[in-house]
Amino acid sequence: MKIATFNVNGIGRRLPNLLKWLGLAEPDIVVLQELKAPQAAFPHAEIEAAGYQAIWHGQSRWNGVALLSRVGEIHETRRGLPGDPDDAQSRYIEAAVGGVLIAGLYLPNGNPRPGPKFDYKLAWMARLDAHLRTLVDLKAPVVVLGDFNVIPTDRDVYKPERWTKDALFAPEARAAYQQILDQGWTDAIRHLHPEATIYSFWPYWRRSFERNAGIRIDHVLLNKPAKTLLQSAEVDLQPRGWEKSSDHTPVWVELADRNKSKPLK
DNA sequence: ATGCCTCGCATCGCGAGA
Repeated sequence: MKIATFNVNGIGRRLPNLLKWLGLAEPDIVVLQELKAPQAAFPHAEIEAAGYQAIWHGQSRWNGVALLSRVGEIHETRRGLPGDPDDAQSRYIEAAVGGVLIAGLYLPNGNPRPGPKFDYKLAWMARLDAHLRTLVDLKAPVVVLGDFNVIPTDRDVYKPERWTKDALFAPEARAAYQQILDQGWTDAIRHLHPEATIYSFWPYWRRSFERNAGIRIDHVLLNKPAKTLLQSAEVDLQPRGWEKSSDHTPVWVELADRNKSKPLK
């Protein structure tokens, strides 16, 4: 089963690229971030025509997350992260699909730092930490993926020295991310490619993609049952080179089917 | 030290992203 994350930076603007990519990559389950569209503006018919069921949590102008499946029913378990009933930002969606629990997230950016946005980022990460603690030890495979807006290490950024004051590379954010990993989650990309230079985001300006001046902030985390099924984990560079590209590109993992005699679908 | 480029929403710039 191929499970992917893609920050599309505007579902309206990105729909042709998304549909093209779905056709080429044929992911079974996809989480999307930064829909930048209100709930009613999600292109449900086009997604369905491409062969995918979908659930989504929209928000006008900013944020917004979705979950797509072509391998059967989406059983939604949660939308919105627990721990703050006043938090109106659409950043988290969770569902059971094909025997796997999928958590799709769009973690706050947190710039400028210091400031209220950075405080919100750290508070959101604390809530995520608390919630993921309730998921990590499930017997079923759990995959937590999305735009984490955290550069984990020096290896995950083109010029570490240029990011020292940025919320994405802040010691507090990196420590909070590491604390989540320490619950027992595996960063799938780093597990299979421990030394490689791998990025998932390149700024639009200064030809940064052509120079590979990027950062790795889109992550796929696996609990132990999911890790035992892990076959591959890759960044799909192709969509970043297309016209009208998002500034992010998809990241995906391939998990073995647990029951080979009875393929999913 | 700052802006670069692009988005949605709305005008003829702004707030936000990372």
